Parts: sequence; structure tokens; C-alpha cells
Amino acid sequence: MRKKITKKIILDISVEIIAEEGYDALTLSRLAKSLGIRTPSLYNHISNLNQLRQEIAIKAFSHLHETLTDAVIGRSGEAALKEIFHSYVSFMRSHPGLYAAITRVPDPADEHIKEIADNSIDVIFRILEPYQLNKKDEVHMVRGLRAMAHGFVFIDMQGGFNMDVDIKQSMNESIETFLIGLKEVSLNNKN
Amino acid sequence: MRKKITKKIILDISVEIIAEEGYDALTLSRLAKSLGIRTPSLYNHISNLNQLRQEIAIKAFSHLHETLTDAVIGRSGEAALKEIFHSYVSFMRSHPGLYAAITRVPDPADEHIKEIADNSIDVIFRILEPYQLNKKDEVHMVRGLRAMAHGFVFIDMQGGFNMDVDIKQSMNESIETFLIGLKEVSLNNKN
DNA sequence: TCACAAAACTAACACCATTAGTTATAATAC
DNA sequence: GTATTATAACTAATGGTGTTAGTTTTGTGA
Repeated sequence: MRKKITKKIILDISVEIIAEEGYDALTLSRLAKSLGIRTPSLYNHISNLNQLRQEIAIKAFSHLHETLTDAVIGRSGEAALKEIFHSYVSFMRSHPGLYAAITRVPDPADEHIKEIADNSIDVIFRILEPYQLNKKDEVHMVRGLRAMAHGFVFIDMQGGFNMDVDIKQSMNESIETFLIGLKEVSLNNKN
Repeated sequence: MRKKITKKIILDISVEIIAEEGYDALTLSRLAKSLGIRTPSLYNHISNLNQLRQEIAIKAFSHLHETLTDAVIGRSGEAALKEIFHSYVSFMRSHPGLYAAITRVPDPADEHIKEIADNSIDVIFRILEPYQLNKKDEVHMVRGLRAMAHGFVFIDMQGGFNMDVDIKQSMNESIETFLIGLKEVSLNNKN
């Protein structure tokens, strides 16, 4: 008895194909071949390719989320933030297929996607707690940091950084710079 | 005599199709239809679809570059930086097709792409001149700001921002925060 | 007017996602 | 154990994609 094809197996193999051959290499025929079935048979398990891509993105997001939460264990404040940035970049570098899965998710407005994205952001919120910002400023600052993290990843993945200067150091100094300013905002806040 | 089909016309119509129907709507048959010729005839003018996409990305980049340089006219320092960020976001919002053209450029390592991307960064370098940072710090800080700008656009385009809090204000406050820190770095630099 | 190069054409190939309709398989009820 | 039934495989077909080869038309310059 050959082993049963489950949704989990389909997702796992899809991610595998993407990892090894790139995001666009994942076609239904390629996937079916790996599963040992004919292409149309896939429709007994998935609704269509876009839906599959959506689920792959969710898987990628949760994988990323896990990596980022792991990064802050035993760390706080600036050190935690730096580690998040570094983990983020290195995760995407070692999983360029998942990077594509996330940046090219068919429906970014999907509730599952939004939920897991929010969860990831919570990590940053917790790091900023000690600064005791007011609610609105807290949102602004989390957004700024989140944007910066995304941006570093984006530019790094597009090869937009000149190799002469270490990107890790750029991230560290950018974070330090931002946090110096943040302390100022925090002080003004208490008056 | 019907008008001659030039590379410029092909690019213009391609951008038009992308603008009105989205990035994936640009197919060779769609393009050929707009030009009033059959699909294979396109190969008398372009080498293939990916190459065309590459050239569209370059066009999009230069369009963006122009918008950003316009944004700083008559402004400097913080005001200029804020205007760049705002222009960046609003440009992408009003040209989602060009956003896709840029973020999904087939070959980001292309020399033309790198060159025009570097040109855009020069704007930020000029803004930071008054801070008199040393060469390395200047690179770090430009990278941080560039990443933040990219990140805000990226998250905005993916609909990742909760609408309750104004993104414009988040950008302003993030920039202010970063620049406060930057001033500190600048002072330490002079010793 | 002739020659030639540019740019159009048709026909074909190999892929793609997807649907409809059918058959085989495995589990369930009797 | 046999009949029933749902699951999951199959084949065949449709209409789309990019691309290549080979051919014909068109316009220009000699």
C-alpha cells in the first residue's frame, strides 16, 4: 500500500520544490510528478494553484515567525532587536523560495496571513515595552522598525547592497541610531 | 502608411497595460493585440518577455527616480526626507503595476538596474551631507533610511498597516526619531 | 525597376492551469 | 463475505502561455 497523499505532504513537497528550484518552478505538473500522480488528480486535494500558493505563504510566514521568536529568547531591548534583524535577513538568504512565497502571496489581505503577521509584530511590541511610549507612538515606532527590517531584507535579497560595507553592521548601527532617538521620544513622553 | 512600431512605443504600451490591468496582464498576445500585430511578430523588436520586463523595470525605476528627485526640490534635511518617503509611498500606490515591475524584476543584478538604483540613493546621501558623518557611518545611515523607505512602501502595498493609525504620521515620526539618533552619531563623530 | 533588409505572417511545439466525465480503489454497512 | 459508497485516481479535451522555424509581404535605397 503506497502512502496516502495528505495536504501536509503536498505542502511539504511544494516547499521542497520551491527551495530547490525556485518559486516559479512550482507548477502543478512538477508537483504531481513528485507525488507520483497525474496533474488533474491534484484537484482532489487542492482547489487551485493560487490557493496552494496562499497556503505555502502561510507556512512560510509561520516558519519565519518561529525563527524570529527563537531569536529573542534570552535577549531583550537592543540586543533582541539586532538579533531579530539578523535572523530575518539570514532566514531569507537561506530560503529565497520562501522569500518569494511571502512577497508574492496571491492575496495579502487574507485573514490567516494578517493574523500571523500581527503575531510576528508582537515580538517588536514587547521589546519596546520598557520605553513606556504612549499607544500611538508605540505603533509609529513599531512600524518604523518593522519597515526597516523588511527594507533591509528586501534590498539584501535584490542584491542592492554594495558588499564593501557589512550589512550586519549597517543594521546594527541603524538600530542603535533609531533607539537613541527612541529614548528621546520616551523621555518627552513622560512629561 | 501605418505608424512604425518602435521600442519606445512597445515599452509605453506595455507600461500602459500594466498600469490598467496589472503586472500579470502583460502577455505577449495582449501586447501584440494593442499593437495590431500577431504575437510572434513581437520578436522582431524584443528578444523575449523577460527581457521586456527587465526594460520595463528600468523605465519604472527612472520614473520613480524622477519623482523622488522632484520631491526634494526646494527642501532639505528632515523636510526633504519626509517628502521623499511620502512621494515614494504615493507613487507606488498610484502605480501598483510599476511597483510589481520593480519588485519582480527578472534580473535585479542587471547593471542598468543597479546604476539607476544607486542614482536614487544619491538623493539621500546629499540630504545627509550636513551631518558630516564619516564615510562608513554615512553608508550605514543611508542604508537604514533607504531600508525604512522601502519597508514602508512594501508593507503599505501588502496592506499590512492597520488603517486606524495614519501611515504618513508613522513615517514622519520614524524619520524624526532616526534623525535625532543621527545627530547624536554626528556629534560623537567630531571628537 | 530591382534588390535587399526589415518586419510582418502562418504553422507548429511544448508547456501551463483547469474542467468534465469516467474508472479504479478503499473503506463502510449489511 | 458481499454490496454500497465515497475517495481519489485516471483520460481526454479546452484555451491559454512563450517561443522557434520558415515563409511572405512591405517599404527603402540603388
